[in-house]
Amino acid sequence: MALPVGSGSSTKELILAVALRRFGDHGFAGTSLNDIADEVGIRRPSLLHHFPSKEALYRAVLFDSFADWTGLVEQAIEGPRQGWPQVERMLRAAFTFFEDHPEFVRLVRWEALEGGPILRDELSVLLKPLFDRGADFLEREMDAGRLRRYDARQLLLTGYGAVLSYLSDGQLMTGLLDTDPLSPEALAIRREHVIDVLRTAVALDH
Amino acid sequence: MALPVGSGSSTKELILAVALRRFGDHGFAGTSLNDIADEVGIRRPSLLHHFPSKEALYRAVLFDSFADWTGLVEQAIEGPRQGWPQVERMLRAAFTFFEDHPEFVRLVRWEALEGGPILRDELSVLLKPLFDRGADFLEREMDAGRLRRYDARQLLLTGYGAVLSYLSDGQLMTGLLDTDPLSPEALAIRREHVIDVLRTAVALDH
DNA sequence: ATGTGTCTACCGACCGGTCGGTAGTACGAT
DNA sequence: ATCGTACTACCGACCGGTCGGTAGACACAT
Repeated sequence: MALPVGSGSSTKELILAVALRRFGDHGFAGTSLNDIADEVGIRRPSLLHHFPSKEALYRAVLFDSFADWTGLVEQAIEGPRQGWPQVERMLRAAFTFFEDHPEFVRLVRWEALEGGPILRDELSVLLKPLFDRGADFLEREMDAGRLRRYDARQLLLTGYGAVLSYLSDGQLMTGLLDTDPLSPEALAIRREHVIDVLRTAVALDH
Repeated sequence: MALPVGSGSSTKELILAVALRRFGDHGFAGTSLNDIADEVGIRRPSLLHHFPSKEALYRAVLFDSFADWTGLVEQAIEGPRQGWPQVERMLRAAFTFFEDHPEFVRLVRWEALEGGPILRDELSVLLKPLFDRGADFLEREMDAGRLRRYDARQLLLTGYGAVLSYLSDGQLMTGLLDTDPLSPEALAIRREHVIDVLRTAVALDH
């Protein structure tokens, strides 16, 4: 075949890509299968041939996205462990991922708001080890006197919450800030600001 | 005329109270007029007698909530202006309001996610003066050498984003933390943590 | 006091439209 | 011939909103 097998252009993968964006933009309830099917270029029953139901499609989108996310964080966790530089490396990797995948951030926000049982009961199980590992690392660094002492879990939530908010509330910020809050430049400024604040807050020698 | 005007239990006010909670729980699209009407104890047409449309009801809910919010912030802004204590006073007032009105926080989150034109085009106009005033105050304090220098607007977004996230993503956090993240105790811990981090980050003498 | 008109608050019934999902069919490639 | 993929046609449920109508409170002229 002339078509590259791993091209990612199969109908199923196209559906997943379109669904990710639509679910991210309008949430589960706000996205209709017709919307997705139309954009893919097929009819709704054809879409339901690839995924048995709307919820099955949604779950596939959610789990795929989380696999990408946890994979990247796992990778960033590797390497020599060392005080603030290690923290900053993890933060920067996570933030960059968020910036590259804003539809993922919005998807998580929708899920959190709807109180979706999928994320709460299943995905949080996948997320918890990462969360605990991050908290354990921070606690060890604090014990070793390399970081100012805080509640490690609270500190993790603070950092991620700050950037997640910015990315999911971007359209709202447009009215408050003068520049486009979702432009690459604005996102970089945002990322560096949060890192700067956190660095200052956890530093012991300034 | 014969109706007890200030009774607070009129049907219209009851509708607004129920609608605030339903819209906060399930968003605009996820809330049906039947849901609201049933809980109020009337039929949908009767509800539409008090508000001409679903959107009109939603706007009323949104504007009422924002009036409460801006009123409280305006009030907290008053008083002698003085470095960090003044900042903390504003933060504490805002956070306490959020804790007392979690449905308001969730309403704003929904609106931000849906990219609602109401909040973006109209409410942000009401919000911007407060936002600018807060940023101006922070900048003056930084100029006077009473606070560490940051981008004032970014700093404002960071603080509010941290608490807003926590309150709107509470159900998600249940799987990550061991305790109920929305209990009064957990919220107080959260509030004090954010204030603590911000205080440390902006302090110049530690 | 009695009828008359007007107002508010509410109701059941119904409308056009959209939703997710199903059944049966057509068609090209293997 | 079979299988995978797509289609048209259809279903019941639900949506926001409109319609005509009813019950009761009130003001007022007689």
